[in-house]
Amino acid sequence: MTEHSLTSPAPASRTREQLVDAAERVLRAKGLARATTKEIAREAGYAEGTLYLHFADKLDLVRAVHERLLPGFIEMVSHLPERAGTGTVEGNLADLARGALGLYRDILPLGSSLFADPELLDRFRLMLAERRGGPQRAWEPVVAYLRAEQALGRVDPGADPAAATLLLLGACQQLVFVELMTGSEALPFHDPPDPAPALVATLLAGLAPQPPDPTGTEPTS
Amino acid sequence: MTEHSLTSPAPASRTREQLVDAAERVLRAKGLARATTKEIAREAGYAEGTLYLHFADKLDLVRAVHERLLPGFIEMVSHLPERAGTGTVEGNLADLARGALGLYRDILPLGSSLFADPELLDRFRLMLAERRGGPQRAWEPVVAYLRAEQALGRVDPGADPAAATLLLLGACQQLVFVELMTGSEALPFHDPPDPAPALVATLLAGLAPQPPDPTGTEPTS
Amino acid sequence: MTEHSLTSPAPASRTREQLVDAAERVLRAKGLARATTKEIAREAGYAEGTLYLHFADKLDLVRAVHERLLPGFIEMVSHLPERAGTGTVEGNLADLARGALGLYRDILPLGSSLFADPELLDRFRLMLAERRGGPQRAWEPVVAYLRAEQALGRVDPGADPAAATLLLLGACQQLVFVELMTGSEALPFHDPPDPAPALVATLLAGLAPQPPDPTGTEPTS
Amino acid sequence: MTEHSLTSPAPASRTREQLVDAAERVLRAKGLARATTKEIAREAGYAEGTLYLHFADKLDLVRAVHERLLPGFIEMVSHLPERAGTGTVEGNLADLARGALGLYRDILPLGSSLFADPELLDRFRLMLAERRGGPQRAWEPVVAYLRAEQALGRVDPGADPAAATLLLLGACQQLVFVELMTGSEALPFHDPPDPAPALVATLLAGLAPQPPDPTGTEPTS
DNA sequence: GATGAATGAGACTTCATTCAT
DNA sequence: GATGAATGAAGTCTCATTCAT
Repeated sequence: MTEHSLTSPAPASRTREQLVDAAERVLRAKGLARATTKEIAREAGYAEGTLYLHFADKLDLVRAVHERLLPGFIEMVSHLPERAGTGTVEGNLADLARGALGLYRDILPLGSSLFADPELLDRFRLMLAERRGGPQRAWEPVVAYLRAEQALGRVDPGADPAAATLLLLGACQQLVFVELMTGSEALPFHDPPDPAPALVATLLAGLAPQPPDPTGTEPTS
Repeated sequence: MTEHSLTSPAPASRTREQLVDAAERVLRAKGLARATTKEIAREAGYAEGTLYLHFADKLDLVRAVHERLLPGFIEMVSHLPERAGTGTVEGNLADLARGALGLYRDILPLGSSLFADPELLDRFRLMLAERRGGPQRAWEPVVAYLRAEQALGRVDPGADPAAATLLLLGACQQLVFVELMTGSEALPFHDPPDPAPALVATLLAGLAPQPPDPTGTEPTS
Repeated sequence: MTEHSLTSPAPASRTREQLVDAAERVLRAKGLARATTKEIAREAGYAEGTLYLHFADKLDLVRAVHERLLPGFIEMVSHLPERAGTGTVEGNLADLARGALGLYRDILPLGSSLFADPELLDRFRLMLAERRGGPQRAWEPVVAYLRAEQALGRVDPGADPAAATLLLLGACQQLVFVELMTGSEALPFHDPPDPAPALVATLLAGLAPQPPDPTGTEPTS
Repeated sequence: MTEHSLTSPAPASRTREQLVDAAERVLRAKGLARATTKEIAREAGYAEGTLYLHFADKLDLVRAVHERLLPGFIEMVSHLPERAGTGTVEGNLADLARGALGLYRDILPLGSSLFADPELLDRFRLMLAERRGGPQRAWEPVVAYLRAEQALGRVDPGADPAAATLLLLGACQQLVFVELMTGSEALPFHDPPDPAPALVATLLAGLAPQPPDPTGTEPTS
């Protein structure tokens, strides 16, 4: 008989994967509050009872969906450090920002609904504890990239990489958050539609008034 | 039976307010998924049926809770522009960041659960459309403040106030988001516990390497 | 909101009574294993949900049925002590035996099914603990009756009233138990159909060989 | 697939025996209402499907458990008649009572749960019909023993062996029944803990007042 | 306006049973 | 014979909503 831990990773089976896939589709389409086990099972092409052969309960399946979101996120930023010294800092960070915007658009609706159910959030945290690292893992490659650029002299050695990372990723997340809340209407950055360059430029230049520049070069705004 | 519009503001009555108060408490405590009309009514000290004298349905009551969150948020930043030219820019923005952190900690769990139910999100958007402005309204005073400081020469005139606003508020929101998701363990900025100064300093100074400084003054990191 | 203790007596309402009545009918007809909440509700003429306004869960309703069986049983024997000194001991005990047979036929199928579910049995015991007294309460009036007859000289003063009570009631219960198990076919005492006189006579006379009788009277067999 | 009669004895195989053993253990531990095929199979060390190679359905397996209870019971009393004329009647009957108490404690919880499912009871009766004799078979050796003692003059020739048997075994069954129902607290005969002597003494002496005894010997109470 | 018993659809979950391997 | 994943009917229970008082 298969017993299910509420958090530890069950052995991946074909059926299990299909159920998690189906659950993700239904969660995206209907939201946590309206995703039923019946519909998930139907979407997966299995009987409702089959769900309980692979998951302890509905929340365990939902958690499995959330569990899969993290690696995708971390994956996106994991190759960033290798780009240190290549291209331009501005270009690399803009790519990061564009990637983050895309990922947040994909992930935020699902991730946010964790907060709709404390029990689900608890299980999610339990899983994070076992995995040793949650969403903040995505910061690390960015921080590493900035440190590398600092070593290369392309980023100010006095800058705070962690703060800079949070500023940039946070801006992306908030932009998506507000887009999703409002249905994307009438946001700033809508024209031009790509907010990445402005965010990166501002982050690079800073807000402080520029000292008189003896070389005559102006920072791009 | 009184008919209720699903979005337009019903006349505020004492009972209605008590119900919204109770709903907010229950939503905070149990989450959208586990907040029942029975418990909300009990928390408010009314019978379950009373709820339907004041709201079209449960979602209408939940929406009323969300509706009340916005003004509080906007209120916080609304006095910021008046501070232009007073204190230091760094201090003013740090105050803003601290206020934003506090508000996000308060609001994010509730606000995020909008995404758990598309129908609720739809109604929320409908309400925003009538109110002409959602969460992005909070950006406006910050942008106005930065513009004023630009006029005063305390912020670089080439800076992008909207981008800067998004960077700063976004960083605060993401920090809280991750705090809430992980249960606050092991975040950066935990030491020192106040992330505001580092964020503001980084935003002011920017990441770009400083040009050779003829005056010999160094930017604070 | 009405909360339900699992054992304490809820206030008797009309609906509640009807539900317990219906539950008893269904339990008798279908047995514990096949009595469904749906059928009980239908039998009572209420919706299924109504059941849960009056009982914590299905087992709570079943327990309420069992709870009602006890008083009926005790009631039957409660007037026995008053009969001491009236009629004949033999007649009084035969009446008791006939009553016990009837009651056991009525109660045993329901009472026995307590053993089919340990959780139900636990709750039943909890209820007994609060009521201070279970089935053994039925013995007391019989013991009291026998003591009174001892005082009157119609029962041997050296006899053990508790043992005698258990012998007589036990015989009745076992007879019914076997009747029910076998479907009443081919039991002793089927002819004559009333087992009471033989049981009472045997209990009164005892099995020990009669001592040589100087008076010449023979004990009735 | 092998077809199974619902009642006729299937050929005993090692696996079949293990399954019945496991079923009995689970039935004792969880009760009929909570004994699942999954747990029985696991307890037996077989897969769930195996159960259906040896039994028509779950009830057939349960019936097989009940079927095995009878022989054990009858076995206990079967040697009683041989003891006629040996030891004392009192001692022999006390031994019987003690054995019966033990057996009832063992069997009653399982046997009683027959009443929780009419379908199960029906199949049990069907089986009894084929076996020509159910629980009442246990009476026969006791009756035979008493008849033998009557022939030996150690039991009153006018006594009714069947009634006496029912009185004694019934008392034992009822005592156990109430013990099980109440969880053994506060029964009579708890002190002294062995109820057998009092029951036997009472059964032997009878309740009727003793006639004046010319020999001067008193019956033991 | 307020009540709260009643509703009943529907949610989650269990579990006896089957069948391809 | 044995397996165990899959089934799907059926069960218990919840909860937003109604309505007579």
